[in-house]
Amino acid sequence: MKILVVEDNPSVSSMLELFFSKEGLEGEFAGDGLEGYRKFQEGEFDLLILDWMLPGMEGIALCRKIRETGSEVPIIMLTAKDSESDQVIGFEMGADDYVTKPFSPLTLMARIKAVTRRARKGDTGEEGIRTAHFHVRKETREVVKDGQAIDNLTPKEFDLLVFFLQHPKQVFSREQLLEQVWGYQFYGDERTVDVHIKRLRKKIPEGDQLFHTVWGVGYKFEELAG
Amino acid sequence: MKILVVEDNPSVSSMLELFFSKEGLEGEFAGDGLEGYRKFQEGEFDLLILDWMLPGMEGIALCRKIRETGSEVPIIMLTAKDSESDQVIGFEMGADDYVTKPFSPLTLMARIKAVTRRARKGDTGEEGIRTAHFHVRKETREVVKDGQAIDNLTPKEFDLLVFFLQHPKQVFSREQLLEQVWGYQFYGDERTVDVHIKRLRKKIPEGDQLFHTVWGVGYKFEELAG
DNA sequence: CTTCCACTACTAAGATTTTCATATTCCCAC
DNA sequence: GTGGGAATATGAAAATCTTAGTAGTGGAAG
Repeated sequence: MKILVVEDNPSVSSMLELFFSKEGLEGEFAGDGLEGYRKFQEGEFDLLILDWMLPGMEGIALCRKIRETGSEVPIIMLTAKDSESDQVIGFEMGADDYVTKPFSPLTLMARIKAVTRRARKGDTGEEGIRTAHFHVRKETREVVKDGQAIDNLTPKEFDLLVFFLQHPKQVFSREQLLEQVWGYQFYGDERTVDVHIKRLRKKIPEGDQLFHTVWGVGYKFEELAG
Repeated sequence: MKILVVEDNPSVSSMLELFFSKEGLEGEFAGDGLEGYRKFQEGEFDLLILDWMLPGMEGIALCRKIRETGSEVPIIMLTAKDSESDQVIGFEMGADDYVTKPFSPLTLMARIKAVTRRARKGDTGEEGIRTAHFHVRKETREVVKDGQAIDNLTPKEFDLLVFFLQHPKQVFSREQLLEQVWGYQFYGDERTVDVHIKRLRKKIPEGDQLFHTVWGVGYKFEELAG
């Protein structure tokens, strides 16, 4: 599970970092709102943890901004305040839950589980990813292209495809793809990406016309109208 | 839907009142345990929300008392505590779910939906679970597949089967299954799931075609037409 | 005491991912 | 155009990871 933490207090961040590694969670950290927003746009996260007060952009504003993009990613706010009026504001801005500082790792873990479980269950009524040609349900890991099921994708292939479907027309370097799809702790050969792209091109009908090589840069996914 | 809230903190009550009216739910409020019990006896509710600690009668005692009347109304406990031992006590007293304060309306709504959905299934579930091939009565723990009784399932096997029957086609990781079927507080070996899957595959005719391994992810249950 | 069940440990088999060597394509300067 | 250099495509072996299956332990129930 990939978590983005936007928090300017380094001691809180490092504590979370330690905690995540113990729990087997993958954490990405940003020190201010602008950086946080940028990282949010670039990566795909299962959960956001935002500090209420941040330099650059208030956490609460960042939260609203993220919701305005249509994202339904679970958001937990960290706050020193405990007044209910603040919480109401927070909820209206789209936060899913609150943790007041100082907090214990166990408390946070319980919230993380609660919030992500709700998201997983699809209580938000998520139907899956739909594009011109594709229909993907993450929960069942089903891929359908033009009415035809593609059921022989391996885990990495599936993840890579989903990432591209969710970021169409955008060019990604191999490094970025390794970061986003493989995870931050990948230190292998960048050619690995090439191989997976090749497999997707082969396994998906007309794959050559979907996965475009951007010479000298990386790859992009684009469905052509024709 | 009619909900009885027993909560002594007025600000929480008023927030819930506001929330209910927005969601189109009907709320009845009691400020202490005795009043709560009286209202419970007088009215007919689809759901009870009880604060853990109450003047007059502890929420936990109220919960037990209500269960002693034979009522199976869904109960959600509100608690500031977050320790697992408390939750265990709560579940033993008959609570259906927990929400720790402070909580978000969204979280609460998710729980309300989950709990009442469960209750509905249980209430109308005189017939049990029916699928293309299965017919399961939870109360008697009977399993019939294609007219043939399967009566040698162990408790865990039965639970696991029921869970899958209720979540067809969905892929679950071992971690998720342990959480959902075994319970929140399981920290054992994930391979345990494999063994139970294997047993179900063996004990249930054509089990191999029902329990699908999703490589690198987990398992899913799917009844295939072909 | 015996039986049954849940869980763990271990091994072999199998699938996937990565690496690597080689072929091919592409860009750019000439 | 053409050739050189760099980047990408491809195929296949190697390394890694995942699962199935079996057997056995311990504890609970009868």
